[in-house]
Amino acid sequence: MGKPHEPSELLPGTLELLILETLTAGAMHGYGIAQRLRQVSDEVLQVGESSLYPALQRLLLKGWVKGEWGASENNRRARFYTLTATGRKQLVNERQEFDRLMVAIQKVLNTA
Amino acid sequence: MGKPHEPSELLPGTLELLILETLTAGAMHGYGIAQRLRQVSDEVLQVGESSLYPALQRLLLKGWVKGEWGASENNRRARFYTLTATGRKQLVNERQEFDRLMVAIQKVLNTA
DNA sequence: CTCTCCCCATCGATAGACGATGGGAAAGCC
DNA sequence: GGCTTTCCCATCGTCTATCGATGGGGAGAG
Repeated sequence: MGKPHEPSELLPGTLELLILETLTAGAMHGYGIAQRLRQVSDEVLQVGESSLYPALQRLLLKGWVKGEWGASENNRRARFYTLTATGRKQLVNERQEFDRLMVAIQKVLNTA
Repeated sequence: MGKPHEPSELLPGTLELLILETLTAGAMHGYGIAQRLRQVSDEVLQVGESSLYPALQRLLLKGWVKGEWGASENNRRARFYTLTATGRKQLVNERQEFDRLMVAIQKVLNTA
């Protein structure tokens, strides 16, 4: 139970950003978000449910998304997540910060 | 002692890659590596010594760099780190993996 | 002598991702 | 009827990496 894990498939701290971005396409439930991330990234991003749901909880707590219970396309009970107004604002901030870091990192990688 | 920390200034897991890249410019001591990262990134990457030295230890353990004691430009005792042969090989792998993830993430950020 | 750089290093706390595991309901197959 | 697969939720325990604080020590300037 709880074995060591592989070198971290995902860049820690980026998951919330990816979720927020995904939700700009409209309301989605957790399972759907995971699927969409896999599809869009051509199977590269394999975000497990034990990473996804805690991240969604954090976003709920911060008030960046809201969740409402409903029925999925297949008539199953599901919680649909939507971006809030502050969520949209924060998404902009998060992207800027992410880009800032990426530019810095790319400078290092190219200067070498 | 050990207060909570800011949202992580650096992308966790990327530090080793940045160090390896930096060392392709030649042997360097820890302090110098930190300085160079700040300069090259235009002060964006502020890697503290408590992040840097543990990272260097890990790289030593993995045998990707070797360290040799010597004298710095200012005649101070310093440990100079150099890429090993396997270190160079691994650098290529790490970059590929990093790029793979970045491409995937960018797809998500652009598809939204 | 004191202060500021340089240069090393560790400890404790923290956050975040992961594997394993739990449940349950719908749909299809034998 | 059972059986398995797919969908959908969620938590617990473990681990890794980063960070702030803190320690020391030697060189050179004021």
